[in-house]
Amino acid sequence: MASPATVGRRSGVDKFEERRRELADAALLTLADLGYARTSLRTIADNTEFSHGLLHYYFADKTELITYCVRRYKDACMQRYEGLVAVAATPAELAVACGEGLAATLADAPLMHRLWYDLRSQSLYEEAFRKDVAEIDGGLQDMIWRLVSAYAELTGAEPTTSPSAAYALFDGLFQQALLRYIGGADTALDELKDNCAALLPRLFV
Amino acid sequence: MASPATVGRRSGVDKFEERRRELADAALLTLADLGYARTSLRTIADNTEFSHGLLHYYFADKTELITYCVRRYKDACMQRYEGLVAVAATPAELAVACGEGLAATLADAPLMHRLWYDLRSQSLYEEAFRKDVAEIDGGLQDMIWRLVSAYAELTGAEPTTSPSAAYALFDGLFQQALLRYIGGADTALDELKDNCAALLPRLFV
DNA sequence: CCCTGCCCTGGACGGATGTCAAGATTTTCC
DNA sequence: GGAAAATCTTGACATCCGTCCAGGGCAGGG
Repeated sequence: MASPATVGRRSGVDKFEERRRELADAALLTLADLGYARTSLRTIADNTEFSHGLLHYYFADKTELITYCVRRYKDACMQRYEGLVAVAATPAELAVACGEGLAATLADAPLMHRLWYDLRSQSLYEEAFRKDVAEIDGGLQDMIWRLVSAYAELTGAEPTTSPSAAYALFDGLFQQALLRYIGGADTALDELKDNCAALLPRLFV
Repeated sequence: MASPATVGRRSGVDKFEERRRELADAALLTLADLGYARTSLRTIADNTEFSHGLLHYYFADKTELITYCVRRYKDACMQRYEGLVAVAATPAELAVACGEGLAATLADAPLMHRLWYDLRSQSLYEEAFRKDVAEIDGGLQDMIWRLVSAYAELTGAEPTTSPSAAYALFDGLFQQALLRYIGGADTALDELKDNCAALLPRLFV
């Protein structure tokens, strides 16, 4: 008999998927708290009202659970960033709004971003994560590129950078800010704002 | 009786330290192979000619071993980067040399750099690692800033970026290149070269 | 009413892990 | 050469891990 987690559901697919999401959300909270290396299935279950055995009813193994979590994180991530490019009248306004948006994103959920960088590192060791991580990275790159494109439209100039390079630069700033923010440096957010606002025009020289 | 690993050695301090370094180097190889989350003390010992018990003779616990490894990694790291700013006659030459230097560093030991980003992520969860990681980060920042300063000297212009922001930008490029390089993208190195060469002048506008 | 799926619990398993201690082996020193 | 100290091995410990499984409620339909 195949495990229920591996076979397609005949009926009540929605209920099944719903509980998977519920469990994955709890898993994400635990992961964000402890990090990938310190999170066990039992600890995850302790953060729910269910027992640890249930996790194997909804997920074939630990890898499938984590992978599902990563995908779920991605959905939430993309949704949040969708409205990041606020309406801005001038290039300078957009540059400031960009820095403030990223800083707000960081301050809003630093532990989730910490988890993201953890999982992205893990994907370099665990091949199973690589595909989903690459997808998220691609989505973030698109998000940044929409920002750059909006800036280009306001200035009338063409960006002199590839989308991937632009993303890498912003990501570098963001990750450093996260490192300092979690380390307790209270100037991290302001520095991130300034650095982002300063970076945007540089992509056009 | 206190554990030998916790008390100062009366004699043969050099021998003691020498073996610590030897064990730490073996541990670094294992860590680079498997990543922090999958590396156990027994696995480390298996990569040496010694038994697993010996690790607790030279290190109080796992955290002290990893911390020592991080410090040791730092030393090797700094030493390698010392000569990165090669002699260059023109700004353009330096920009190209910068990209080639970083690309060569990546290609030379990709697994070590993967480990670095893994450990830096872990430091966000394990407070014990934070100090050493911050020190390494500072050293890398200095290395990048020496590069920027050399470029400034050649052009006669003043950089318009803080040292930390410059480091964050280069680090973003480097990390993305590593991600792609390990993912199997054979264009990663060339893109890194180009992106670095393009970034350097941008720090002066 | 019982029967058949579905949902969930709780315990058990084999194995791995960090840590420790007791003893064997080697080195050092008088 | 022999005592003492340093070094190293071996085995054990408690604990935790992922996984699996036997079974208990609990629904709905015959």
